[in-house]
Amino acid sequence: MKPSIPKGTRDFSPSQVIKRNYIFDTIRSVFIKYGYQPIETPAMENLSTLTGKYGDEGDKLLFKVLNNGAYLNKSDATAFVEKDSAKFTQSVSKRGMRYDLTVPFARYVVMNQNDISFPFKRYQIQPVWRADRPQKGRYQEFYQCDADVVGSNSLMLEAELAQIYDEVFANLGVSVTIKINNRKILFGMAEAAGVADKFIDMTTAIDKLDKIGMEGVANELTNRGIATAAIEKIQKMLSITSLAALKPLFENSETGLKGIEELEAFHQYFDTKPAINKIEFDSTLARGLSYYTGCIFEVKANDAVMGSIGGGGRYDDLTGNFGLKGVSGVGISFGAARIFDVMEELKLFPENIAVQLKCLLVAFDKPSHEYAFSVLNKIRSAGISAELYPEPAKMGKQMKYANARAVPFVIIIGSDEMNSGNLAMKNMATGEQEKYALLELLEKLK
RNA sequence: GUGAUUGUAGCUCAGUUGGUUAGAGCGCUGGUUUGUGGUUCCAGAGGCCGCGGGUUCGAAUCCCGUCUUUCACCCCA
Repeated sequence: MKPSIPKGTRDFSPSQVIKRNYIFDTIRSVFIKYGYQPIETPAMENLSTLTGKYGDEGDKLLFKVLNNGAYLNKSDATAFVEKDSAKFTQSVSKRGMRYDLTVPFARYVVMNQNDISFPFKRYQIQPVWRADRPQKGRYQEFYQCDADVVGSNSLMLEAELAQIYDEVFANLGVSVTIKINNRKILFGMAEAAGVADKFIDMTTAIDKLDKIGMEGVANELTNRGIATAAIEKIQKMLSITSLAALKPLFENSETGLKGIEELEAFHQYFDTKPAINKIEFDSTLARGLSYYTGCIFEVKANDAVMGSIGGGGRYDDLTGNFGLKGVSGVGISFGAARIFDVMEELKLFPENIAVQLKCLLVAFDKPSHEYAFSVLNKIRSAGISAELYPEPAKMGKQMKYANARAVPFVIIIGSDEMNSGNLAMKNMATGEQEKYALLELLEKLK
């Protein structure tokens, strides 16, 4: 049998895991600095928790887990005969793989509401699964890094989360544009154009603007049954890039004005500290996930062709689904796999993160190999990462191994070194080799 | 879910109109070298040509199916 892994999944080699951890560590340290606390939730959730939260398209992309035991005894025979997959699946699967981290978080908050003091700020770095067709930057298994706050309406939190985006990408060296909009502004546009009833159709159409252009959006809107006059109004509003210019158009839309107010409040907080990356208002930013209600964010890399590498926003009533009303939340997410791909493409990973092993010991024969092991223990006791080639093999072979491991120093031990106590240390980058007593050698390695 | 695309050695890829024993580079193993790698030279191992079926005297090559890869759409990180 030829080994293989499921489509859309990947193995990670040591160097890849090291790079990925570098991304995680950078994100995590910023999360912690801003006061967010870690939680973890199971890979599987009950399907009742997941279904209906991501729209019809999202439900199709949920991985379902087959029930255990004699699950066919309780299966829906009628649905099977009628080839009604959705209904039949319900009768043989109660659990599904987590699709994102936000819905499990909402579930967690509701289940633990008595133990949580609000506002509750949490971060979570775990894999999620989607039964999507893989393509560029799209996998069936990938990590998300989320930070969310529940239990406060303050726009300060939106500003803080935008600062987190700015700081993380600055630390990673990725130049990005943080786009911000507000769902209420989009609704205001729909109202101003007189198509409030087609709000969802309108947003999904204009979300594609940068892909299909203004004309494409117009076509899309026509296809979705929006009148030409309304389309012209929408187009006009989409070309506006400043909040002040948008305001007069929202005279008759209370919601639209509220959206502008919120973004103004956001800026009052955010503008107190100069941002490293560009942050811009983008009235065409819509975002798919249906639960967003207020500010929405999206992050795009400036120097690479890639979908969004982060997104988030305010959701007023996510926990309402689970019976806890009136708790507002806001959160952001980093797409670690895509950030990885962008950083790889732009060669932004620091050179030295891969070097973890400081020195390799090599020995010539059995006595010196045994002696070398005692030296190894002393080096490790000094807190230095070290390794001894497991047998006294030929020099060339051991040196080749040292090369493959990209180890900076090799310590060579034979009968001379054993008798004199002076150990030969070779700098693999320069090729220089000198002899040191053990204590001296430890100093050199620190 | 729709439409394309890909699969040959561990890796990157050649392989002509269907023709007898399927190749290269890199890597790997051994030697050149009984105490020195990243640059020599020599030798060797390693392939159900993704899988299943069909056409044919004969299939890596043509046809069908299936899985997989990559890409676009839908949707999204």
